[in-house]
Amino acid sequence: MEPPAQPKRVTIVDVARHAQVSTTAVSKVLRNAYGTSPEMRAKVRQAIDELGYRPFAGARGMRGQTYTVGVMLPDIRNPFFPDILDGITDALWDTDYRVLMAPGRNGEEAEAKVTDAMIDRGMDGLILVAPISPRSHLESVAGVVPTVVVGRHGQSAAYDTVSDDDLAGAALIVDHLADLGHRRIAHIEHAETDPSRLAEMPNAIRADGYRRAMRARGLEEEIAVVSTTYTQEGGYLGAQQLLARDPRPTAIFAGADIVAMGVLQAVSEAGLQVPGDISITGYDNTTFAALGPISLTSVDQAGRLIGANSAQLLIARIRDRTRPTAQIKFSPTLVSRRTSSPPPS
Amino acid sequence: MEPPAQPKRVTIVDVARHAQVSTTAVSKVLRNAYGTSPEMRAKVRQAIDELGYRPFAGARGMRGQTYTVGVMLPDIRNPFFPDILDGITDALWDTDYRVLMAPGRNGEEAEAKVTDAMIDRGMDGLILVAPISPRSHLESVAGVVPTVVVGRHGQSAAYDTVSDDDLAGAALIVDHLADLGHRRIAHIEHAETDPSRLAEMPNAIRADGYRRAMRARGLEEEIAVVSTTYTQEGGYLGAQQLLARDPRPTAIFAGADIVAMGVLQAVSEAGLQVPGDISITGYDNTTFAALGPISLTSVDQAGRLIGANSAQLLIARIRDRTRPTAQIKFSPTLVSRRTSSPPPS
DNA sequence: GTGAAAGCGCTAACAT
DNA sequence: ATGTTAGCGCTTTCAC
Repeated sequence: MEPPAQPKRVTIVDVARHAQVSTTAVSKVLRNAYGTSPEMRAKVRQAIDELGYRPFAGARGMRGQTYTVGVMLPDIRNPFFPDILDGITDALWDTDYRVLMAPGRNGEEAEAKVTDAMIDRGMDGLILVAPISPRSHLESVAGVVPTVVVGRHGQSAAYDTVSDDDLAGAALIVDHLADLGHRRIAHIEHAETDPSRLAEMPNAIRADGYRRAMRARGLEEEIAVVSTTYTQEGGYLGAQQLLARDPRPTAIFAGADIVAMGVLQAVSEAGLQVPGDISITGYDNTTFAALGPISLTSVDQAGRLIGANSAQLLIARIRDRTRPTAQIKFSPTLVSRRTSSPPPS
Repeated sequence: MEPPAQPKRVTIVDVARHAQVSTTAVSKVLRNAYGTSPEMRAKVRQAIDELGYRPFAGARGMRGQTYTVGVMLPDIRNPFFPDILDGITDALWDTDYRVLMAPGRNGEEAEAKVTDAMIDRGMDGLILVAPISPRSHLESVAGVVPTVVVGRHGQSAAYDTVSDDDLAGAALIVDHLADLGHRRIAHIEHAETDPSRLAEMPNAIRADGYRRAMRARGLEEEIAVVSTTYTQEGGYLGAQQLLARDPRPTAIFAGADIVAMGVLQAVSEAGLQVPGDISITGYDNTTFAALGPISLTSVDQAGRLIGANSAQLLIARIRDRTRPTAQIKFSPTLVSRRTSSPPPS
């Protein structure tokens, strides 16, 4: 029944013999290296096709590259991250590079285990998306293998970065709500205690952006921040606190869409109408936000663009490890939906 | 500024020298192989710790294993699939195996590219989640590397399978709705034309399960199926068709939660109340379903369990390639939420 | 432009 | 129980 296990993998030696050339020649053709005549290339390519040869990355990695890029994502459930992964995968689809991903599981220890595993597996480069690891760990990883860090502000000489302007994104929300006539705009943030991350993590920047934007609109008196976590429950608990205040806010800016989900539930349980009694906004423009029954006003970070640019930076760094590091920042856009409207009069 | 690139990677030779033993000894300790005294093990372990040695998978893969398991997921945006990945990752977390994942991108060609890439990278085993590739491709992959196929019914001598009983799941929904008093229960399925997949793909089985359950309840006259796709748009369009019928159904069983999202939107646009005017159910019990404002009745497939069992089957097969293939099937459970209630009187 | 040969880090026969 | 040695499949000097 069982198909007889394939005889043996075709190797570069088989190709060389079949094409009547040396293995060196095959290797060179494979890598488009210098020193091959057009005739040789043709012969080798034909032999490769005829034999169905595919190079074995493990062996390649012992001397050269594995043509593999590792991506660490913190949380594939947040639909924003798959966008980034798609951007990376698309950008590399027609190259020899392949993308392999592992979940970072939101822990320093777990992240270290993942980055180690990727290094040990000979990845040519790493893209770390919104890592929570301390800077020192990121730099030591980047010292071993070309690395791009996505979604953390602050620059490093050791790795390139790609991020979205969270400061501007928070301002988009505050301005949108203030333009609608809101004054008592509250914010639910993800508590950040570690001082080194305070300056780099998106959540901290969003909270900072909220405060700045409020001041810029002359609403410093109305600044109201509740610290919970970027989870549905964090939103639920945060909203309960805010709704208990007197006067209660007319708008809640949740730091992430998933937080807004919890807020919506708390608001609904409190018997309030959205947006009639209170406006709600999220951040990330995830699939959640777009769902018909939800229709959440949110901030869109071009995830695919972020991913595509990360991939390009990484490939550039793999080619030239000494090039100066780059920091790419994208501007977010506001997506206005049904959960925001002028405040009750 | 830049931390000076690490001198050189520590190799098994360094460990051997430092521990005053042979490289063979180190290799054996690493693999818990036969023929090492406790003293030797202690010495080697200490040297490994002192030098911070970590084996290089590429080199290992040339002779033995890479201790890497590849997982292909069709769609990380469907929150059901991350559950499976978590189950796999958790099950292998405390072993030497590491899990690397790649998106299958819902295409035969893309899936082939991904499985090839994983084979070329020396994966010890593959877990293919809900692949759409034809059986022949799955079998040829399984002929090269130990493989577990998740979420496809039907057995093979070449690979193990783990799936959830979609026939039973569909019956759970139909019975739930019928028990509530519904008779005109409609179903939105994902169109399946390929005959070979008709018998294996979960979507086809769910539609079949719906028909069987309706007959079992004496509702064969009421069977109403619309074929679209398992997407939000598919749900939207499918629901529009169903709502235009006279008499219109009192309940819609969407084949997947994401489909139900589109249904909810269409129903809302038609000015109908859920569940007052019409009951809606999904399938997969995704994060969507649990969101406060959605609260969708759905079918839960224990994703983590499926993942954990896949991992165990795979490791067992890696250890013994000749063991007979196993087929594990789990029973789904109904999660009743606010979108289902008795029909309007 | 081309190829012979060394060697990457590890595992597995095969001694001892 | 321990060590010696020959590769695994590829890339990379370095001759020609």
